[in-house]
Amino acid sequence: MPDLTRNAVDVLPEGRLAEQLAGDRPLRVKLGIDPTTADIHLGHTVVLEKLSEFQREGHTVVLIIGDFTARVGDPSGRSSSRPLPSAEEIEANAATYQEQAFKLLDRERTEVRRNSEWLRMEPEALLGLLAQTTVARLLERDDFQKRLGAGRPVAALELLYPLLQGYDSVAVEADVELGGTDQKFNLLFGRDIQVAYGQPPQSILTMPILVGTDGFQKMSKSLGNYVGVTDAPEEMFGRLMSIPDEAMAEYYRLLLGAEVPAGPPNEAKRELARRLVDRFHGAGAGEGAERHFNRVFVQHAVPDEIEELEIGAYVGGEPGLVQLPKLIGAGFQTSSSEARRLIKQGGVKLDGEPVAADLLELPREALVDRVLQVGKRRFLKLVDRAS
RNA sequence: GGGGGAGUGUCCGAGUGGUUAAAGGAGACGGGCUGUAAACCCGUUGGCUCUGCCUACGCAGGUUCGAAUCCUGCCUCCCCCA
Repeated sequence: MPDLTRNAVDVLPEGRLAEQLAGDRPLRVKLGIDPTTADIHLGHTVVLEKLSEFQREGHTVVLIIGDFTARVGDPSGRSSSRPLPSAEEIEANAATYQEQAFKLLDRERTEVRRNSEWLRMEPEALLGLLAQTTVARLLERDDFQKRLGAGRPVAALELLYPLLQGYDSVAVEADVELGGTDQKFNLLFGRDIQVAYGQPPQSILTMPILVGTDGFQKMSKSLGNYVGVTDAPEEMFGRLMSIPDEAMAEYYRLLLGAEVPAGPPNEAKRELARRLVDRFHGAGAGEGAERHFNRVFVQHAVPDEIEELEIGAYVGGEPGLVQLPKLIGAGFQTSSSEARRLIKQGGVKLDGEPVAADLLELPREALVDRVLQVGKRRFLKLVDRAS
């Protein structure tokens, strides 16, 4: 039997999980994810992967989509309150989260619940929940202490978060709850809440937080250093190749459960990227993404498939002349001032040839069927159906 | 309820009447180097019909030849006391 605590940071209380696993009953293993951003990223998958290990051992996974708690805001690891997503955003995200989670979990052995089911409770019931703890206990967590010490705000709503998450455990009768190390307080808090509601307390298991593609900050959507599980294969491959070598060991260990293979780092990183792309896009996808990568980044050539841009609409002032800044601005979602700068800096190419620094317009014949490139990795095929 | 403080560009953060589209840093972007790495070096970083024009320092007014900087009101936030 595989070691379910592999890679885990905390498994508490000491020895409890082993006892539970020794029992004859499948465990109910809980994970809550708040749908605060559009996509699940690789950082989330570290815990999801661990969940799937429990699943493979025959345990039941209870995946909680925190559509209610997303409106409260998890203070874990936060140095400031952040604006909460709107109800619409949460709903949209919630709808796609479980699909994304099923890229890793076995649908058959997963119970998906939304916590608005039970957290939309009567005021009476809420008071009952609030009665289970003290302000001192809620404030003792490190992130609050830091904020209070620094004179930063702590929203009253955030204070309630652990109570609500703990109540989730009551609602689903969790035996074990997983989370990142930043969740330790919330997870432990859930134990007390369960006891208060007459349930045996869950044990908790925390997993390391995956570092982002920048190699030093935690992976997070808002920091832009993430790899989303729904990212296109080429995008995913490219982002994975951009991680610093030093981060590779962690990626291998936490995402693949493996050691970095011996050999050149470049090959090891390619291997990592291929395997992860395969995981989320199906076998063979990694190789395809790698071919694209070689073409664009190694050979500095044009990729096989490029989106097309209709240039007819950008023919400006003088007949037949296309305003390049406008064209670039529209094609690459940038302002035309920005586009001018890019041209000036030699960052714009046509069929691989840099556009002269002072060239701002070209006849349309000089553009049709050519490839417009900005920087190293953004391409558009120019077409003109109108002519 | 009383007192004090703060709101500046993507973020952090200087700037207290005049070459201030606003120091500095981070991030991002472009170029170089490279294993598309990372680190490092150089450059750019409000918008536009771009040798000029427009918009910008919480919001709305006002004073002034001239305001992010002064005044008034409003909004938001933080701290301390009660």
